[in-house]
Amino acid sequence: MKQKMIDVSIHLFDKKGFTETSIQEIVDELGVTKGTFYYYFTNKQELLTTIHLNFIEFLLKKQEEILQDEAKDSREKLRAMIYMVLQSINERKKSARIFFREMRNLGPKYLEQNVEKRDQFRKNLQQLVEEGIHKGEFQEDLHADMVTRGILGMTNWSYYWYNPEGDVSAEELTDIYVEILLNGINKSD
Amino acid sequence: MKQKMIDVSIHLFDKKGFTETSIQEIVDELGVTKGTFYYYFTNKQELLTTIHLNFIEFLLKKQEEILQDEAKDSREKLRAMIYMVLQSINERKKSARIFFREMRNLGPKYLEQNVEKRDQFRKNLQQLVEEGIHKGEFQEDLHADMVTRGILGMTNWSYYWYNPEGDVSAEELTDIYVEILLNGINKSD
Amino acid sequence: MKQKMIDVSIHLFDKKGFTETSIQEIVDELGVTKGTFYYYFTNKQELLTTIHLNFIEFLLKKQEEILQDEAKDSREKLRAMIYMVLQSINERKKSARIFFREMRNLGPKYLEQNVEKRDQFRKNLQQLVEEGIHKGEFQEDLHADMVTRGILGMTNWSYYWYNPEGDVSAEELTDIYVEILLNGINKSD
Amino acid sequence: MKQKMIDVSIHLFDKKGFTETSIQEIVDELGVTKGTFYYYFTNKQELLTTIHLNFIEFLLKKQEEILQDEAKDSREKLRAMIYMVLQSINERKKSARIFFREMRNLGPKYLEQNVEKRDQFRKNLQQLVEEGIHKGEFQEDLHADMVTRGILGMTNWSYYWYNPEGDVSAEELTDIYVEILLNGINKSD
DNA sequence: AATGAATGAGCGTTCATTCAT
DNA sequence: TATGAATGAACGCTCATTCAT
Repeated sequence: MKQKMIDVSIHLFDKKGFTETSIQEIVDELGVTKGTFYYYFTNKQELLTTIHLNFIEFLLKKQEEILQDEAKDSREKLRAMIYMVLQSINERKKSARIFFREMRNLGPKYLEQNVEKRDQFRKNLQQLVEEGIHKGEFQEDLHADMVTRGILGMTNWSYYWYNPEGDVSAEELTDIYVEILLNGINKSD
Repeated sequence: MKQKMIDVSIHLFDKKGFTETSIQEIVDELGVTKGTFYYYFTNKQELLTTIHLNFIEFLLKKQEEILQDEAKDSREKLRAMIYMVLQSINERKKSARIFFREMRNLGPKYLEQNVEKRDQFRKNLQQLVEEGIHKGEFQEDLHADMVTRGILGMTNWSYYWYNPEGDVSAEELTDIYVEILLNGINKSD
Repeated sequence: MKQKMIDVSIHLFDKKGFTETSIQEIVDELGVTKGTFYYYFTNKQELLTTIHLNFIEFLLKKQEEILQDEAKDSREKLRAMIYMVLQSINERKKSARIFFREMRNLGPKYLEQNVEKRDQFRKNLQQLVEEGIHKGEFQEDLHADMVTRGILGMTNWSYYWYNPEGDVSAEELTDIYVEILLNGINKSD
Repeated sequence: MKQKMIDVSIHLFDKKGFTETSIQEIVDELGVTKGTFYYYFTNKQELLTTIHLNFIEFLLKKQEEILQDEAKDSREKLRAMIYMVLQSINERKKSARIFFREMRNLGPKYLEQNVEKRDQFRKNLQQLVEEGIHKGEFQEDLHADMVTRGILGMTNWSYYWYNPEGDVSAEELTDIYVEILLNGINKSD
């Protein structure tokens, strides 16, 4: 029942927003009463926190796997990571949208925990960029921090518009983004 | 008074969120009563819509100016546009954040109007990319739509994190992003 | 409307208890809605506080009048004060009962304010007892503090049981209590 | 387990009030679940009733012992009774406070039973007063009912303020109250 | 141009109680 | 003996909105 509640909440929070979704609506969807909700969660924020943590921890785990793959060089790791983010945002689209939109409603205590993990994710990517620079795979004079922000902007923003049922698959989008990031769009003269 | 109301609303909607800000709080800030609010706006959504339209129309106007500058080639126009977006998001940070976050609360009628202008903005950028391709400034085989999405992701995402008081100025960030977009981060062999 | 709300609340809080009385019940009695209640009071506790302060301030004012009456000696002042308390508890029986019973529900901030005034009332009485001792009207070796507590116990307790429609009027009860306090019930040998 | 429940309830009802204490809090304190509570009590009111009856029956038993002590005259019995009440209120302070404060929440059925015993206690004291009058120990013209009320006010009120850790022991307070009641505070001329 | 009083619907939350196991 | 899941009714409170003045 707890998992069911999480599932329908993800659906509703995505569709209507956290504040705009009432607990009544959540329990109605499951044919139970509000009391039942409070048997499983201490309050509405705890539910949101659960959704947030599930998502960021999933991302961090996937990221870890890529970083520890010794068979890949930095470029391949970057590609893998971009693909992973696009893929994850897409597979768990609703969670992703909640993750990016509903941070304010977490409440100070949970927020801190959450921000820490977000930062961890970004810093892991940044470290990969720096590694690539050191190893001579990427240009030397890059501003690793800003490059990382740029990459994350590109990929994260996909939560806003990307529809994998459209013309472009996640793989193709990965190719396009990786190509831009590595080689740019300039016509070399 | 109407403008004052818009101004404090921008401040509050940014700080607390649209739904989380009550009309009481808005009018308290101005030392008037709720009735006064309803003298100037038919409802809360109309106020939000006003804020949204102000922002997107400002962006569209700026964009227009760049597009019509015949002295610039496509690369220069792209640079100008990236700079303009970063700059605008930064100068009107609060409006920008409301613009990106509080779309859901516009209500179907206003939403449509708004989406149209957003799309217009994106399509204008896409047209610029396509122009660059045709003119041989950008590579031929680019997926203009996805490239545009990538550029917007990079730039728009800055509303999420960018702090111009930090190490990197808007000009520098523009340089970094333009460099990535045009030439990539790859170390050319 | 605010005064009306206070009035029916006094009635209901006395009859059912503070916690046991809902705001719905209060407003139903007046044919208005809950919103109206919150137009006049910031919360339920504020209403209770108002009732408490009204009562204790009324008592303090009456007490002051007696203390400043220079025509009376200590015995007469004591009699006057006992009569005043019995009279007040009786006239404002409902407020009195709320005052004695519903202290716990005041909330820390309001409680402090309230306790201060209660203490003031008691200390004023104690001072009268001490004065009587100094002036040779009361016995020398009295424990003024405990005597004061005893007097207040006698009189305040009347909120618990006294019914002026019964055999004994407030004046008669005053006589009885004063007689006990001054001369005791002992049969002098 | 049942007795444990009564004990923690006395503690909590005293600290927070009957209505303000939830059954959840009671069972949490014991590490059991709410179901367990309902195995031992049919409802919350029954628990309160148990506490009330325990206390008043304890008082009645003590009172009985005093009344049947043929070695004491009326004055001595009165002293013994005052001491017993002060002592009992003090030793069982929490129960006493619940007893005096939480009568309203007993529910009509239990209330009646309770009031009967309270009345019995008062009438027993009144009878003692009357006896003292008949035997010539107390003055003839006393209003026995009101005198009894006064005595009970003095002693019962101690639940409200008396702290035996302070300057005055229960024995001393008894002496003070008995002295007032028997001989008054007047300076005999 | 602005106020002040009031509404009405809804919300998050609490809690005594039930009952199958 | 005790648990764990669930109910259902109520509660304090908020808030966008209305409207006579």
